[in-house]
Amino acid sequence: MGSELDILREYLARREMRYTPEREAIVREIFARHDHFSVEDLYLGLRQKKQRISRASIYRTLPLLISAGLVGQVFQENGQTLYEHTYGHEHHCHLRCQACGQVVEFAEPVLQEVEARLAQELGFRVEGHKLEVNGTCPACQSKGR
Amino acid sequence: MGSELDILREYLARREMRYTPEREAIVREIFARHDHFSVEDLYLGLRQKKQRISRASIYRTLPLLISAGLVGQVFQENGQTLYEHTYGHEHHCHLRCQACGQVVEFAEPVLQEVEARLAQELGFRVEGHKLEVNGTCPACQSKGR
DNA sequence: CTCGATGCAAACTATTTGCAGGCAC
DNA sequence: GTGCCTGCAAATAGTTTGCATCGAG
Repeated sequence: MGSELDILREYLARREMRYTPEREAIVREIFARHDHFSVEDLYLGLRQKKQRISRASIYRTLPLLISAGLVGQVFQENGQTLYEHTYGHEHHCHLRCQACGQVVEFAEPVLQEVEARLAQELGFRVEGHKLEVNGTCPACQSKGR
Repeated sequence: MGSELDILREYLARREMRYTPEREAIVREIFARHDHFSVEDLYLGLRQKKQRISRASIYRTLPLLISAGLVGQVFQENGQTLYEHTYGHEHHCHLRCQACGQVVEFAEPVLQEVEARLAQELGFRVEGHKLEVNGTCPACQSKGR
């Protein structure tokens, strides 16, 4: 426990940036969640815990966390960007029901090979991938959509 | 040639919607392009051809074209949503250079199998997928990024 | 003729940014 | 003490929407 804070600390130190209570609280909040979250979700979650952190700080902090490898951008939903914590989790892809919005995560090891092939054939240094599959879940199918 | 217009016509007819010059011009413009485009790109492209079509109409038309299977949403770039025409092209995935923004398209047949597996194992009806691979292209690697 | 579609401009909303004060180091 | 960080509020910018008018069917 707490290793995400260690990573944050190290990441900031390496760039001579400051380890502030706000940045720590944001990371704590993110890793206390187990869902896909928006900036607003974080803001309200922190607020409930009596942590008054401005949206601006959240917006300014997220890119740092992404570049530190703690957080990933998942997709857009209703005009909002959704994120997830990636540290400490195996990489996974998303299967989404277009009708009800439900998201199922699944592993897809084959994509490692795809990455390797692209790297070799095109000379790219590949940093990662994002696979999103869209469809209709069983429940929504029977409801007829 | 013109089959995208046929599809548009049929799609609109089936829903008792109108086949307007604006909708036709938008589809023509989209299929005259061979890149990823934003709403602004379309707007300016049409304007250059002396077609004064409002942004609002473009925003209102794109969802129709997506649901008609003519157009797909690719990804976000600088806060803008980018689209591509999908009709008449084999499905492909995108490999993107994070440094220069260049996008390389590639086919990935393995994903058909992934879709099939998900459909079988989870009972979803799968409609499609979007794979985006991120990395650094050879040129940007040598420039050191 | 009728109602859906368009253009315009105003409204919305997520995100970014300038600035004055605060605090990590 | 210095300069990065924060909160606030204002600015941005993409997208949506209300409404009067237009025109496809």
